[in-house]
Amino acid sequence: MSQYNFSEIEAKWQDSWIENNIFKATEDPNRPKYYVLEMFPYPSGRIHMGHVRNYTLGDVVARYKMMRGFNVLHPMGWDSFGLPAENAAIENKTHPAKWTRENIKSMREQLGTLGFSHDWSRELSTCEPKYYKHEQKMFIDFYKSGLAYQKESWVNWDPMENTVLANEQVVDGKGWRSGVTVEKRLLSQWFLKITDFADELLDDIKKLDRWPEKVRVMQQNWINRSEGAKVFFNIIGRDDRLEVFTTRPDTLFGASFCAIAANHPLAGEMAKDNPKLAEFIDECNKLGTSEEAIEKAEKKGVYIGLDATHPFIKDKKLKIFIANFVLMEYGSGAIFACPAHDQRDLDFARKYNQDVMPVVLPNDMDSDDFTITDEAYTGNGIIFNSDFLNGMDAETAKSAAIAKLQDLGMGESTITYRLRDWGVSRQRYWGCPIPMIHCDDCGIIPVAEGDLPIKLPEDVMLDAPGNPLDHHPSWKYTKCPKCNKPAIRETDTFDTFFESSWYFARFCDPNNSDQAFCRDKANYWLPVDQYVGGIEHAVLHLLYSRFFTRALKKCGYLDIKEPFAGLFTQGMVCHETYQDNNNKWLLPGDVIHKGDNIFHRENGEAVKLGRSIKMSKSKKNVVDPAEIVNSYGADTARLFMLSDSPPDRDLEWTESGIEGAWRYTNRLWRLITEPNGKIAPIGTKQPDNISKNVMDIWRLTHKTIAGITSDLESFHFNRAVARIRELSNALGTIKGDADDIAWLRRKSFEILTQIIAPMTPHLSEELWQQLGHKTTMVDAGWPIIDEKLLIDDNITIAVQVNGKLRSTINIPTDANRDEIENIALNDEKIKKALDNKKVKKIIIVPNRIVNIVI
RNA sequence: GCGGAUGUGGUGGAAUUGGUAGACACGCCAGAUUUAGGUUCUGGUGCUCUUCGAGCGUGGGGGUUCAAGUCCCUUCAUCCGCACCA
Repeated sequence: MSQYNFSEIEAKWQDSWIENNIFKATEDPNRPKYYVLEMFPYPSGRIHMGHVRNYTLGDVVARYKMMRGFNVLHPMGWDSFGLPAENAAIENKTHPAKWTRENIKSMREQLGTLGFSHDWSRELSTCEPKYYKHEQKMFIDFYKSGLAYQKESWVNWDPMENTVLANEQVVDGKGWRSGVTVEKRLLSQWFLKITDFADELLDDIKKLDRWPEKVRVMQQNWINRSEGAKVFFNIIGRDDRLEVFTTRPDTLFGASFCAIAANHPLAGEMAKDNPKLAEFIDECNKLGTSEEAIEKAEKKGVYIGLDATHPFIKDKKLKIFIANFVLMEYGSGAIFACPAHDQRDLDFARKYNQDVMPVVLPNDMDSDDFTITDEAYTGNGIIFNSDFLNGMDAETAKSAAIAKLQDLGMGESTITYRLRDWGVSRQRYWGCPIPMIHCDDCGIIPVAEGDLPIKLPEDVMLDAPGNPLDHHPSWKYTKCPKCNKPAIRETDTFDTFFESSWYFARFCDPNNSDQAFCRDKANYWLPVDQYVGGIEHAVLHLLYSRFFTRALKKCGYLDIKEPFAGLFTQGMVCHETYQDNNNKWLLPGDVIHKGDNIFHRENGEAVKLGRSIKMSKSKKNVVDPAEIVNSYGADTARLFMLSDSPPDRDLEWTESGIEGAWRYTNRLWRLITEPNGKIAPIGTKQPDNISKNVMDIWRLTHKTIAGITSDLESFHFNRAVARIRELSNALGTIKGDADDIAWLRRKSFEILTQIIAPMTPHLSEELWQQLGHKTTMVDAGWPIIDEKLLIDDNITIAVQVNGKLRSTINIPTDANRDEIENIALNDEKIKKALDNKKVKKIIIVPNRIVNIVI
């Protein structure tokens, strides 16, 4: 009995694939193209199980499509700008570029051992000038077409990373990476006009029919379009007006006061000679925006000493407050409050003794019985207490109120989004320099195209606080491209999501030095047909890329709008956690399982078992892919990744699971290399006499092809593995050297080898060769189904009595009702169950079931 | 609070249009092989009752139907996302 020698065989085939350029893609108008892409990794130094799962899923799709004759593009690259490189550089006294390139080298080698079908000739790394040169050009083009602008704005400041974060990167009021509470700061920043595409990005989500519903909903909520009205309130004693956004213009007659955000310009102005106001504004700016902070914070406000007049009611005065629950970032940073129909307004009104006047009467309720106490009424109803709106339903009243506002010049209908423009400035070194120049005379001037790329300086001080490019003694000093006078470079760099917003297009033409990519090549390959990655990018990378592709289209780079036609979001790789008596986390390798108990491998002490969570260094519940590949081989690791859980759910990594996959790999190897009898030669014709048993397995073989094909098309990879095991189990039962058996082995072993190829490619190549073939699996292609074999001659169906299973009967396929009824009623078990009672009714579903009602 | 999922054996999970619940594994039990362990092979394994046989079973309750894991109503639990969005 031989053991599958994975280390030798896997290395052999990996070399062979590279030598023969199997995965190198070129444009070919005669074949349908298929672009498979996994989210490219950040080069942290080591690949982890999450990477292995991600690339295994993509690899199954890529190899399957190759075998089906598609012209497949399956590239790989490195998302290599980012903060960890700077931190590592400081820690290890090295340079970010050196650290990054070394990491890429070792990760590339690790990926090589897993046997993925990547086209390495297209490899790219975003930190190299030959990549970022093109995005500097893109940014200048965006600037020229009004898609990029600079503005002074309140930004999210991460005090740990000393940089600005985009809204999308603030999670629970904390920096997405540092975990530190984010502060508000007023800074001059570069923005991309993603809001120009808000409607388009929202509407086109409907067309992304091969995206997970969850991601589509998350993007919809993130953009959050709401229709309503702009209302202007005159401010008593001043010439300017207060602009307010509302979705409920129908409740205008219920207005009782106005409120503005703490960082609203009017608030700042009034605070100048009012210390009490200034103090309150300060307090609001310090307040966290996390869930707990919001929950605990009570509604607070301060009267700013100004009143507004009601647009519809002459002489009605509304006090203007600064309120801590009004956000500057949404609408116009100011509201009118209608306490009867908004809970926050009501809480505030009760606290500061403001009027509560109901104007929406719930249906079927009398106005005399309707009072507001502690709960605002936010439902529908009929408008009352509202002059010309009385008697209308809410929708009609909205339109009527807006029409009136428009007549009076006091407002108009408008649409507001939650989506803000994308702030791309970062005060970091290890990013792409923003190609802009500040000239005292000419203002902001883009770098001349001929001067690109603006490269990062090599000599840099990273451990001083603040922006390293700003500190550099000479880098930022330059000349104005327009007037040639001394000028200053922009010292901020791009958010790293800038690089990942177009890399999929660069992969279409990665070695082009004149342009970002050839338009024809991009048009040939794009959109990505199947994108695979984690759910964590649902509103970050995936939304930015959708925007960026539209911006590139607008600037004439390409002709598509949506970068990713199909998206699959995989689950996380999880593992149990272990803690010793001192609550120190332990590696899975540090513990031994004995029955239900767990002990420390070295000191034998009892170990506490924690729940299974995503593998992470901090909890030490990690298993190194390199170790697994060394002990079991890539195919076994891949097989286990695919077999246990559906790809979109979390995968529980277990020792017994990988062992099980390893045993199966060997069983399959032995089944084909050491069969229980002869294998007929290649091309042997189907014998005339085939025994029933052989025919059954031959049928199963074709049913398996059909099943696997549909499983692979629909990402049901765990089910595909189960089917393969079913088939190989059946093939393992046949023994003997008869002609029909030898022929079955030849045909079914070949098919089995073909259908496992996307999952365990090395094993499959080797078996194919052992079966006497000279071609690769890609050339072998996908087996063809004989549709006739999918239908059996006889089938077993259930027979129920009163809906309860009492027997099964074997009948010819497509037997008619009378025959079926006859067989069912004569079945011994059924006769017994009927007990000579009168049959009321017999339901017969051909080829399915018989139900006898008594 | 809003939005989205998910609840099936000891465990991971299978189950076209409603039509034999538990495929395929992990684990466990018994046996064979082996010097022992491991490997390998064979058989068994949803629960309950006394074997034959029967009853019960897809988070709980109710309903539609000849027939419900699947459809409808209701309720509970868990997970994820967003969150003072006017």
